Amino acid sequence: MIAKVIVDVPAKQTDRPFDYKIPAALESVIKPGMRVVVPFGPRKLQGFVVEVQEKSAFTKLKEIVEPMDLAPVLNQELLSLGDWLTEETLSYKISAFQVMLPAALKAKYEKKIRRIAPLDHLPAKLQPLFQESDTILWNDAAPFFSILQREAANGSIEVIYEVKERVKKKKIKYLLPLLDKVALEQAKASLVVTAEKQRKIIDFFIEKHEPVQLREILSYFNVSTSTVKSLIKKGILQEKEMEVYRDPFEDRVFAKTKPFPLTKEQEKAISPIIATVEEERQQVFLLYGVTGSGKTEIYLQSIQRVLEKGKEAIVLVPEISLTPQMVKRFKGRFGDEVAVLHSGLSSGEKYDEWRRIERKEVKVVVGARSAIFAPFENLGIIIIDEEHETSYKQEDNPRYHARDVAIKRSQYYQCPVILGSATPTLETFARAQKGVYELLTLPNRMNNQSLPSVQIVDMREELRDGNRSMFSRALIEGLKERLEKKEQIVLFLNKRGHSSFVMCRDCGYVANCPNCDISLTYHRFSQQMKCHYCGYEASVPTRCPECNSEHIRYFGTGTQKVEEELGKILPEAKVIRMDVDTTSRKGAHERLLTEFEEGKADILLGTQMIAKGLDFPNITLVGVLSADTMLHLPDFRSSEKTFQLLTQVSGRAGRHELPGEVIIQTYTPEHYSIELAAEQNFDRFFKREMTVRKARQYPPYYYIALITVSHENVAMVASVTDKIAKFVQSKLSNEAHVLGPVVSPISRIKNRYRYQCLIKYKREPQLNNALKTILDHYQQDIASKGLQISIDVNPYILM
DNA sequence: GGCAACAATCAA
DNA sequence: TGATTGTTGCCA
Repeated sequence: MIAKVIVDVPAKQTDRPFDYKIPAALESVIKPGMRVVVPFGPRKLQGFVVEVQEKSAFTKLKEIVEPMDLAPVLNQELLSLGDWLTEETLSYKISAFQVMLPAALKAKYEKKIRRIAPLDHLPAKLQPLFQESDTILWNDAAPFFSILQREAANGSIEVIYEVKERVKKKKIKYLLPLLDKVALEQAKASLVVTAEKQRKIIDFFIEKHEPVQLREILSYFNVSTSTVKSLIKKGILQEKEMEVYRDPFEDRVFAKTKPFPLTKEQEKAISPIIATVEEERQQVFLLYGVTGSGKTEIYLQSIQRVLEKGKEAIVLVPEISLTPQMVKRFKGRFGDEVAVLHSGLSSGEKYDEWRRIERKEVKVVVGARSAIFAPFENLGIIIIDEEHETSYKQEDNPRYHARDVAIKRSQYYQCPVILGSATPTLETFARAQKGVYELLTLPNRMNNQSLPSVQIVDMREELRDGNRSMFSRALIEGLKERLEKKEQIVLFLNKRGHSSFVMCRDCGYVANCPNCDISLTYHRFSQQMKCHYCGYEASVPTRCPECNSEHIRYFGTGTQKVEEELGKILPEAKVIRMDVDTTSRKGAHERLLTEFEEGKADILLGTQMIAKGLDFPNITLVGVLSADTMLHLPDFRSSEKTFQLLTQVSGRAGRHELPGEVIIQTYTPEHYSIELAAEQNFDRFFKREMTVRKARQYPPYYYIALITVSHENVAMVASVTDKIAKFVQSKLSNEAHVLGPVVSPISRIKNRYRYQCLIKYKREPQLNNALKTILDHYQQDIASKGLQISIDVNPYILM
């Protein structure tokens, strides 16, 4: 029997199955979707079996070394989903398979050298290396490369390649009695008088005749391992290892919740969903509802119905809002049937959650983007909350969008997909209007709370009136008022492109990264300047390198700066700051939010991460410090993103009894995305933005694809990109437009120059082929000269 | 991706 | 001449 194997080498030439002979002993074992170890050239690699067949066109086949799994890790559906992903995103098969699995299943490779000849036969230089052991790591011997080469040739050493698993299954030691109760009594009696502790442990096991964790025994009786060891030695107890799942929510109790009665509007929205569940029909729904309109309850009750039918559910939420609050709602309703997958878990924890899914121990998965590949085999519904979130698009290969994968999987399982949002992407809303998706609307907040009142403050006027601080008078007024009333405030700072940088006040010099074309970010904590792209670090200069002035200092309005300013204006206010710096430690995010919820602070100050999911009754004021930082990014979606963000942030205020107020500070108050966000008027924003997109020929009127070329040599990048642009143009119809080549918005990263060209098109069946041809054509230069060509079909970020 | 085989270049 | 550095084709 022959196995067709995709080998773990992400390269054009190896992006096809290789045939291997299945050893007779493994014939009944090897199945499609299994990971195997195969010889490839002189090495051993991990590979995925994609097919098992009788014959091969090849004669000199090598054999599979061993399987890496007891059962396939990819089922038929996921295998073909992998093929589809490969086609859609122009990536390698191996990358597609690996993205569908937890990182823990990716192989680790070790290269070692083993001594064969006696130690004193080896060259003197090598001898000390083998002093300790017969096999050493290749890296430890690398300096002696040529000697090693010679010795390997004459057979006194050999190079061995090992394929290793990345994680170990977690095991816990248990103690259990080996004897029955009567025999235990006898054993106890035969102990020496002084063995008081041992006797107590035996008593315990007479009482409770079952395995107990070793750890618990040790702490409960306050004994050392030697006490236990001696009991084991006497044949009274036995130590056993049992595999356990790492449960990230261990020791946490989730209060059970019951389905809430639905409002009229919710009823109306949920019934078409339930109908498709019942009829087992594929359909995409856009659940368009303002913040606080009760979308989650619709998700929960739809899932309920799916579970009753014995099927499974996937719920995607943006990483950023995968907060304990969100998890609580799902765990509360479905208890142990829920697995949670997010980036805060260790790779071992992720793997364990994945295995609970694979073994059908759970029925619901709540997770970020990659949870869309949860290995369910009887999917009944897929829900994508906050559909417009950019985090659903993976920004490196395979550059997939979770929404597309969801729709693909729903077609296989004939089940509904629900896209939920208060501010859907224009693409999605346009499709809903055309009837491609079914539109479900929740126009009102639950309990008819009114939306918060929004005030736009023109910061130019503040400046004219002599207020040079970053807080407008209206905002300071609002802050003072809430502090007096003991109500809470959320201050939102859009950090993007406006983090602290170091600038000379005399000549305007800005400290830039020497490797990348962006300014360095100032970190007060370490007194260093850092590059966010390549990690370059330098200390802040005391004098300007350009004009030697001493007036060089950090600028911009990072959260730290705002915190300082707040401290000056309102010294009595307690502030919790949430940004990358304060939340990088595990669990910090949750801890800070809990503190705020418990009222330990008056003001929550933060970046993007506080825009979503917060639902605290005491928040009555939300302040946006500068609404327009995002508006001026070189991206056709900047208006849309600004609108979404402002609407989202505003939704944090007044979600309960107390009425909410929002203050938006801006330098461009007349911009429609700010005005309409203040009105919370998505429908008008949609119409307005659609006319812009139509005029400029952008999505949803056109599809786009972005080709980015990078290399250390500018001239090469420019000429390659130019040739590519011309080639693409020649392959497409007149309806398509190729823009560029132009220099990328970030013109250099890690010393590599970047050029791009943007393709706008409506229907181009030949496009994917043309793009593949480009990759084929430059394959040589990509492999040997370090040229990089990245192709993103339907990109989200144009940088 | 990474290896071996081969070619080119360099230090004496 | 051997030893290092660069280039290329291939892996079943």
